[in-house]
Amino acid sequence: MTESCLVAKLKHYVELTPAEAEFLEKAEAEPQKLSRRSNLASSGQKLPAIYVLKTGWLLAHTNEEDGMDMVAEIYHPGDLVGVSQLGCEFSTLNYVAATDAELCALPKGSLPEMFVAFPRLIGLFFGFASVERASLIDRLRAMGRMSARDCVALFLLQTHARLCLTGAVDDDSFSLPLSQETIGNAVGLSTVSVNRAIRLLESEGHLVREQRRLRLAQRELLAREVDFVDRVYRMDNSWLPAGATSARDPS
Amino acid sequence: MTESCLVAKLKHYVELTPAEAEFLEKAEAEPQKLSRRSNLASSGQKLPAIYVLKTGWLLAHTNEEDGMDMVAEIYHPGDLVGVSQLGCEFSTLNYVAATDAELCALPKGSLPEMFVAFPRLIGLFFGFASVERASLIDRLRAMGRMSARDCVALFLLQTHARLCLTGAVDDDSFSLPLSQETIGNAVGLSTVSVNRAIRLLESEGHLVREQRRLRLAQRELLAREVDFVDRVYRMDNSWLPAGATSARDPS
DNA sequence: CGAACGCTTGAGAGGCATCAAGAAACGTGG
DNA sequence: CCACGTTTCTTGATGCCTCTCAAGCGTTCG
Repeated sequence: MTESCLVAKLKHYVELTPAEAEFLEKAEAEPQKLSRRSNLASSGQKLPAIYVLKTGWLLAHTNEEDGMDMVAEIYHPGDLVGVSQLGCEFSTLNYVAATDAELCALPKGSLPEMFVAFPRLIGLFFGFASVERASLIDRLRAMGRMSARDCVALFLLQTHARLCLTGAVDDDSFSLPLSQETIGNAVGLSTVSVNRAIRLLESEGHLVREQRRLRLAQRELLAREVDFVDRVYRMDNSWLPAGATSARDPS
Repeated sequence: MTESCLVAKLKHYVELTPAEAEFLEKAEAEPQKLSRRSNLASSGQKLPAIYVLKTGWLLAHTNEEDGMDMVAEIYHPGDLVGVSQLGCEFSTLNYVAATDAELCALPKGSLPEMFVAFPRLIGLFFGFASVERASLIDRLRAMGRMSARDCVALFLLQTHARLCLTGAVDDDSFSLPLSQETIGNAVGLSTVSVNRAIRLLESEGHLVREQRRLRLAQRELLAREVDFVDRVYRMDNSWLPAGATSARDPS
């Protein structure tokens, strides 16, 4: 069995204990498949679990009458889906597969045990949530204060940084299975503006499109230009509890 | 001693055990004072704790060369400050008191014990983080897709809902100790646009300003108009572990 | 009482949305 | 393998919303 994406991502930050790794691998044993454009959950429904995304991309968007209104979150392999809905009885977002995808449920009901048996894993999940909040704030800054070009550039840099964690990047090049309309819904621009921004970045030599892949030809330079900060590569984990060496009996 | 704001807020969601309440009250025993405009932490510094804000308002903003650039978060009494920086070794935001304030530190170093002794409190903190992420997404939607008027209206509704939790609201009226410039930095508008939006809302009868207070005269109506969802009043807590009945020995 | 700060309003400019239409790529079924 | 429909990308033209700049006024605080 190939190693779970989530385990790979966690190992980027800490050395997992065998018990922790085993617990996660077991939880991820039976992925469910979701084909492109199909729904994991719709707004108003219950979201009875958080999910580990194993393969593919997933979007969470608000559902307005017509087309999709605003893409709130974009998930890549190894990400936890639905953490932002933990506190909500009913989902406020639509979860849709952007590509064919596989994911594994961690039912809400299993979390209490996890708190006791694997507190460090909960802590790591907490850490992810905190890092993602920081990234969300970066998106806010971009939408509020930056030009369309810089907005799109920042989006690409953020996506790049997140994909780096699971090794889906070669030489600053990665595949981006999102339409320009979807990108627009994520960064708050119209399709037309996204297109113009992309073409501008291309003409400036920042961006190279080759078949379905995309390369950031002057990534460092672009990052400085739009004040991009990589929030995911390093994470402070000094505050985490110790890893469980065995699943503790509930005695 | 008057009851801690945080305890009051938590009791809104669950019945705290005596051990949990005692732990929090003790942690909040020695508040530090912070006077208006003074810094709790600057960007680039370490943020060695998360803080419970006991009184006053606090802002977290990005620091651009000139004025403050973007207000990322606004904290009210009872809020946890700095949760979004847990995963960061160095703060990426400036924390500044918007009014005279008092806060209590929960050092990062004390979190591991808390994970073991009071897992439900950690879970509640996690829940807050998740709810706040959902609110952040609402802000994102507003900035990307809504008019200046609706943006400001949503901001006021969100602020109202959060203040309701700690009882700082009378008859839909509350005090807002923020300049229009600060509001602009929070919602991504210029001072001028904020002013025009406020005056517009006032002329429509949605907003009444009386000395330093502010009243949402047709709150329900306005809420429907801008698709406001109150994310803080209710929180799903079915996934929380059981409350500790006594501080467990680390044996 | 003066200075700093915040609020208010006007005028002008610019960037992005919207509308529209055509080209290219993709997928699907014959 | 080709034909067709759908989706996605691209580009131009127009208009509107918000930013910027600027000036005047009111309030607060030292």
